Amino acid sequence: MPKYKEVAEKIRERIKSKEYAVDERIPDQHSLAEEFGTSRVTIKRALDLLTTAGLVYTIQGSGTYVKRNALLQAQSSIQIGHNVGLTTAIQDEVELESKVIRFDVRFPDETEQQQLMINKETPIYHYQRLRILGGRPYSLENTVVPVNTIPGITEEVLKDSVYRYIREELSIVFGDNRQIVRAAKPTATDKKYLDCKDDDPVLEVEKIMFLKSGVPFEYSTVHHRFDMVEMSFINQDN
Amino acid sequence: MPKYKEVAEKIRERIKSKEYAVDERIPDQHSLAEEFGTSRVTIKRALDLLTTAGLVYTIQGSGTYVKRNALLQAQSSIQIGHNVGLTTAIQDEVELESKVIRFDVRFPDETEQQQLMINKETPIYHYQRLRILGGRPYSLENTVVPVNTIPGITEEVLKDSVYRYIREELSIVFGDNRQIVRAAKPTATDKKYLDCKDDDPVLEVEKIMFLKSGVPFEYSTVHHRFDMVEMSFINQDN
DNA sequence: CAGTGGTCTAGACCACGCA
DNA sequence: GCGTGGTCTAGACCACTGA
Repeated sequence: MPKYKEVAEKIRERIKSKEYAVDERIPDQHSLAEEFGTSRVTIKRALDLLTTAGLVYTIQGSGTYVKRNALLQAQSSIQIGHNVGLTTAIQDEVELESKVIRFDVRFPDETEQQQLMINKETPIYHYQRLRILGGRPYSLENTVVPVNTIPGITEEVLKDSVYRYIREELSIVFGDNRQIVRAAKPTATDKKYLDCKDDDPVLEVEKIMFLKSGVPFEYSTVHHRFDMVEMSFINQDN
Repeated sequence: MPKYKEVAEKIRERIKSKEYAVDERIPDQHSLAEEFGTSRVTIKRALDLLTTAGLVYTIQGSGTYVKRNALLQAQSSIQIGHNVGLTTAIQDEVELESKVIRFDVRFPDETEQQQLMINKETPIYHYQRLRILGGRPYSLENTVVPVNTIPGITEEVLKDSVYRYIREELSIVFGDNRQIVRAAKPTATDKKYLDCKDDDPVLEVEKIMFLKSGVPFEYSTVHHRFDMVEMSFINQDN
């Protein structure tokens, strides 16, 4: 592990253990450099990490301070970016199941061509899965994936985890993803599989996943039961 | 403007103008340093910016490459973090109006105390606003704000923009915010003001806004008409 | 093994806050 | 004007990729 990450980790510990108190100024970069036996640049990089992680903020000419809400974020190791999450109501030791409703290969329609940046002759997998948590259905996925990019998908893979297959079997590295979230009325399919009543809304999430190289490899629209799923995220407004 | 940002900006232009083509390798850091008359460290910082912006990716030992989907992000100037947005269906030249439904001062309940990190004797403003776009109501806000942190809110301010007031009149600097998004059934108030039918869902957004110092200054729950608002965001999964 | 990116240093200068 | 953070350099070493 590089030195700047080590230093950042140590400072994070100090904040967590309240050695550096909330709302207070921490020692200046020169002192820290001396203490940790590094150059000041390295200290600066460490503090930049902690700034992005939301633990501290700096005022030029004044100092570096611990944020009032730092302890909320100080729990886990430093890893920025991981800031969008799906939360399901039930969490503990409940069995996650996937039921494959549909599994085809076909050519993409216009929207799919655009979103996946492929032409109309590039074959895609198309599958629909019902996700079940502790016996209760909670979301219905509709997904298309280019065969060229992610080859070898089988019904077996769909019952397990597609992402695990891509990561572990194909050793492909993920990149960003873009999502759009809406509230929507349930479709006929939703009512059938998610057991929605007529006036039960669904949380609709449209998503494109990219590889590290920027190649889109999955385009999906998921309907979640409104009473079992919410989405949370942190927005860094720099 | 610092040199590393200038360099990043120039490289961004080259990608946008296709001088550096998508999926191709760009010149190595040593050459770029020479060309721009900077040290290699400065080039590295510039490339880091572009990486975070989603324009390029690096493979150690191999080079720096333009991402396949780079042109999507290359439009505007470099500014990361601004990655969560509210999109309203109608955009062009439509008048935005705010109708104040309620405006009080009171003490906070338990949830509000927790979210705003204040005690039960800290007074808060509490207001409810209906937002109207081109004559059509589209969202209903319910907001609480500590009087100490943001003093001087008036009905006049509410009719204009609270954020503009905070930024410009009080010259206070914003920081992060956290949001939770859900689909929900309309409440009686929603039906009345947003003109929702019984089976029209709403998009519920619960939000806490923080100052740069990490002090929370606003806690709100907003209900949006499902057919006028959606939320989009980019997730950097590093 | 040559080329490329990732990290680190010591020292310098500048911009800003604050007394 | 002093102390603080922000930027920059020149040069070094290491880790990794790919021929």
